[in-house]
Amino acid sequence: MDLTAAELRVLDAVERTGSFSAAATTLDLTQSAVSHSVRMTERKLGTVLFDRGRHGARPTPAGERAILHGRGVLRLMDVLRADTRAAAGGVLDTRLRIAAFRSAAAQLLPPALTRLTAKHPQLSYDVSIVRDVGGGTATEVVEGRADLAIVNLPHRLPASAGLVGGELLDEPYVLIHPARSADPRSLPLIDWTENCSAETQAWFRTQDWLPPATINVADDTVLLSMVAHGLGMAVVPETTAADRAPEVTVEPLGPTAPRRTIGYLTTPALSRSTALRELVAELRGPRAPRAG
Amino acid sequence: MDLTAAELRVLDAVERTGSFSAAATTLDLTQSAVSHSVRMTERKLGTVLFDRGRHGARPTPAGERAILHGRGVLRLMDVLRADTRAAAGGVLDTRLRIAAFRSAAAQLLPPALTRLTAKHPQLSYDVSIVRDVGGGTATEVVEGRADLAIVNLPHRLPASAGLVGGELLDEPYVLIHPARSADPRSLPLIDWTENCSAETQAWFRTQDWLPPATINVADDTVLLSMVAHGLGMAVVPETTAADRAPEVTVEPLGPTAPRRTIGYLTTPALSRSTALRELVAELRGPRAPRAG
DNA sequence: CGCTTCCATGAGCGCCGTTCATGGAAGCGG
DNA sequence: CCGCTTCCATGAACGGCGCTCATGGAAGCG
Repeated sequence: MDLTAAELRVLDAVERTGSFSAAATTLDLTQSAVSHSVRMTERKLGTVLFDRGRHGARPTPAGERAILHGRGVLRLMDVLRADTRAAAGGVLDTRLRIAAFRSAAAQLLPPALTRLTAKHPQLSYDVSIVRDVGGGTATEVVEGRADLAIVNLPHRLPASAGLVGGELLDEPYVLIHPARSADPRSLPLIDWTENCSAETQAWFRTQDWLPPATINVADDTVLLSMVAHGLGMAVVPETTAADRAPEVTVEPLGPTAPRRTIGYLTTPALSRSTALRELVAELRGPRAPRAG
Repeated sequence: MDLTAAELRVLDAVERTGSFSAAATTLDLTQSAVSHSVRMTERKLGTVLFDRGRHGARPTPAGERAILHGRGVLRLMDVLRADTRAAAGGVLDTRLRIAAFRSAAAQLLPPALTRLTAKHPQLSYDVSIVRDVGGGTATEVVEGRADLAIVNLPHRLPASAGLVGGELLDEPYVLIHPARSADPRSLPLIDWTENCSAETQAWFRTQDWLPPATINVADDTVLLSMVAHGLGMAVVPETTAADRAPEVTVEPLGPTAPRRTIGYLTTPALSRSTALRELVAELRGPRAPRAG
């Protein structure tokens, strides 16, 4: 027998919340309905999907497979709905789930989403901020919790993940320092955890320039604020320096400057959906219209 | 509102059969049920999906999108079912739809499917034979009518198709000729339409050997039969020559022989399903265990 | 030993998708 | 022009599925 979309949403919610009752709350259902639903799904599949215990419900290995594929089914059904309506000349209405690291979310997304919303007022968004470490944003896409991941390129993922993507933005790093510093290069370097430290370190080495000391902060706005207060200088991507305070001076690093490239990853199925194509087009935006 | 799996199957059947009534027959439903179902689906999507006319029903552009994505949803739901059961230690039972060109279907599939069936008796197969011209077998996968396509590599497809694949078999061409011919190389060449003629032609040119005349046939078994009857010689892939008649002699072409490579293509979603992985493993089989 | 927080289960009910029966529209052949 | 056939549409009736409500059992916790 077929599983219904409602049943798949129940599986998803139970996994997310960790219990039947909490899932019921988020789905605006009774706990009883969730229990019945899971039980029915298990009967249809002939397999136990959750280990029920005192602390709620944990998916079995079989349950994890079901949840993972179920998210794919749900997403594809929404693509079907949105795409079909768009093909019929209707409005494009769907919810795009974007996983980005903080600086991209702050700098890249707002203008793109503004333009996209102007064009398609019925679009809505879930932007989740993910620390760009480990699998990072891409994991969100692989596990079906997001439709599009903003990543730093080059991105290394096992090929089996089967994601597709492209380039969005390629920009140089610039030097920022307090406005009234006589010799900015003698100031301590403030580094940024999510930065591609490896690249900037390599560049420093080519410059025979070893900064005196290194402060490490976890957030780029905190970093900007520190520079504004005269704590040191920093090497940051151009767009990060764009919305600087007046007390901060930006100095280009010339043609040999290290660069960072931001790209996106998504699943092939989603990459063909109208909404996601439009989103990627806007993300590429007026900045760097590149093929990809 | 959600579309149900039953509704998606109705869309698929209507497109395949070209009429509501015929779809009803293949689905073992009433014509009325099909009419109600399509109407309800259209209401849920807010869009007309089929143009009804005297000659049946043809999908609108919106309908085509819905049908295409619908096939993806249905396939993914079956992957969910089969994969979940397999993860729970149950048997692997699903239907694998394979699109292959004739010679691959005849030579590559039987041993692989034999071994796979021995391992998983509940698996079943739909093998469709597609002329390896134009989009060929890959189109079947792109349009959701097949799960795996057997292709000749290198394969050229628009990247937007978003398929993934790998190599299955790499083999040299060999020369076959009638057993009692004194000078096989003076015989007329019999060529084969689905053969990679370009490659063999190029090879002939490097050999400074221009065969006297060329017969062109559309089927490899007919070709073998012609050689057996003394009509000429041919250059064919090694496996094609494997099940030859006793009147046919095989002569290797040495290390510079032209080669052909057979590969597979599938969608990324399916490539992660247990059943398809097993099938690909068996297709690679004991012949050429390669990474890919 | 209550209290709380989990999940399970049975009864009842409404809606959705089915069949049955019927009707309308549009070629096709005398 | 008129049946005949072959399409799809529609309304009535019904059965099952998935929901809520009410209740019960199990297991930590102070």
